[in-house]
Amino acid sequence: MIDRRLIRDEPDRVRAGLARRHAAVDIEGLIALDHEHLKNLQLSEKLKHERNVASEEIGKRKAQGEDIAPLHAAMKETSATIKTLEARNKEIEEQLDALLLTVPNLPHATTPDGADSAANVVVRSVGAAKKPFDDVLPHWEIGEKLGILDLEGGRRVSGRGFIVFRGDGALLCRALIQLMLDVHIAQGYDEVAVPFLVHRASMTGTGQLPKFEEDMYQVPADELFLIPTAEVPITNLHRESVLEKEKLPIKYVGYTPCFRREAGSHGADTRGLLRVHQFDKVEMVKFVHPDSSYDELETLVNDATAVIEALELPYRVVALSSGDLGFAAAKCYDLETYAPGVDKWLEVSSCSNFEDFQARRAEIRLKKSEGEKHKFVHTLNGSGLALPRVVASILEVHQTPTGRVRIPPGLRPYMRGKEYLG
RNA sequence: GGAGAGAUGCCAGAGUGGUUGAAUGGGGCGGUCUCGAAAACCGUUGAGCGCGCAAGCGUUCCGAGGGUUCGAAUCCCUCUCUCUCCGCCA
Repeated sequence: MIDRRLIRDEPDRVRAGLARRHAAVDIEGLIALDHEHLKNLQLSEKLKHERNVASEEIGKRKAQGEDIAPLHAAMKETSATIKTLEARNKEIEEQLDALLLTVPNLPHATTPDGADSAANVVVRSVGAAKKPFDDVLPHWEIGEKLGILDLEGGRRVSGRGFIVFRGDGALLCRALIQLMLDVHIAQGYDEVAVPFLVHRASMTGTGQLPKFEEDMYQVPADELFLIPTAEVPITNLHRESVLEKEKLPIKYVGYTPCFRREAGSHGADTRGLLRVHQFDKVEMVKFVHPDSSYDELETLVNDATAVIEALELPYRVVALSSGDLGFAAAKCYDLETYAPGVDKWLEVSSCSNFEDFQARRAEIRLKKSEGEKHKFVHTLNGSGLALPRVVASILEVHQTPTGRVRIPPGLRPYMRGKEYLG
């Protein structure tokens, strides 16, 4: 949520930021509502003051046995006026909140300008996007050939977009999770194991709701949502609380499955592992002081790429343009690994600085000392990493002409020392 | 699913219509004492919003939302959450 004060005090900045995002938001309506609300508030506070003074007077006179009827009558009227004003302001607040929750974050100054992903900027590339040999099979073919990937099984059990790993494939997933957790724990993150179902307040806190309800799997009987990312439960760990700045940065890493309906993306990447409804992911979440959040974003990216490097995959770091930015992010880097079988860069991680956007929604405050103006911590998160696309990259990058897949040495300790899959 | 209890400041815990933003204790912070520390003693210590350059002033907040009243932490209604016991269950 962006700051209501910012809309009031610097409307031009808000307009410019939203324009950069190409977001259609009724900012003028917001300003008008805020204005009316403020006017009513000031009037009702003035009346309340009168009432408080009179009430105290009534108390005193009553104690002395004086006649208080005239004052009673006057105050009755005042109270009625206050009630009317407050009722109207409550209406306004509801509208204001509903509107405000649908306003995306403003892009940071360093976020490149652009309407969509075409304007994204590759800031760093490591390793070459080339085929290890001619006729590299796409991951689904080599995976099924090796008996480690069972797409038909996933369809039979749950339908399109669900996958089954077998044997070394299942082991590979487990190994990747372990490797990622170990790497990030060594980088100073505290491991957490969190719920996979969360309530509406948590979903609203991180920004998935109210705008993206149709993207979520729901459990209506209990009003719970399956998490689309561990970002939701981990960030909400500190919902409605005050963090002391001496304790920052707080760094968490956690493994969870992620559930996404992918409504609206039917037809895209339908084959193999590139877009599925349920996948495993290791996620890093940081709560940091506002002064250092952009430095923390850079180290977050490095923490994530350390895993890619351990897996010996070519990758690039892409700064998302203002139009491609996620709803809650002010700045975001995508990490993409190359997959020669499908000849694509696969988004395996998204590292974002949300500044105080999530913290304001989730009320994750910063305990401030005298004279400090920051009220909220900054939150960041980054995948480290999302599994299926990493598996796809591994199956294609480390494929050999003889139809085998080499296990990168960094992963072997987690796979009983094996050198090849299958 | 059934029965009961509870929700007050950083924590514990008083408070049942009129200077109660809230007793008391603990904790934190500052000080006295001390070579230093502990103990003891003294002082201090919530947040949101509005107005203001500031000092400050006003207003709201005792789980949430409504109601009664000139006036509510205190009375009434609804909801949520937590805990305990029983049942069921991995």
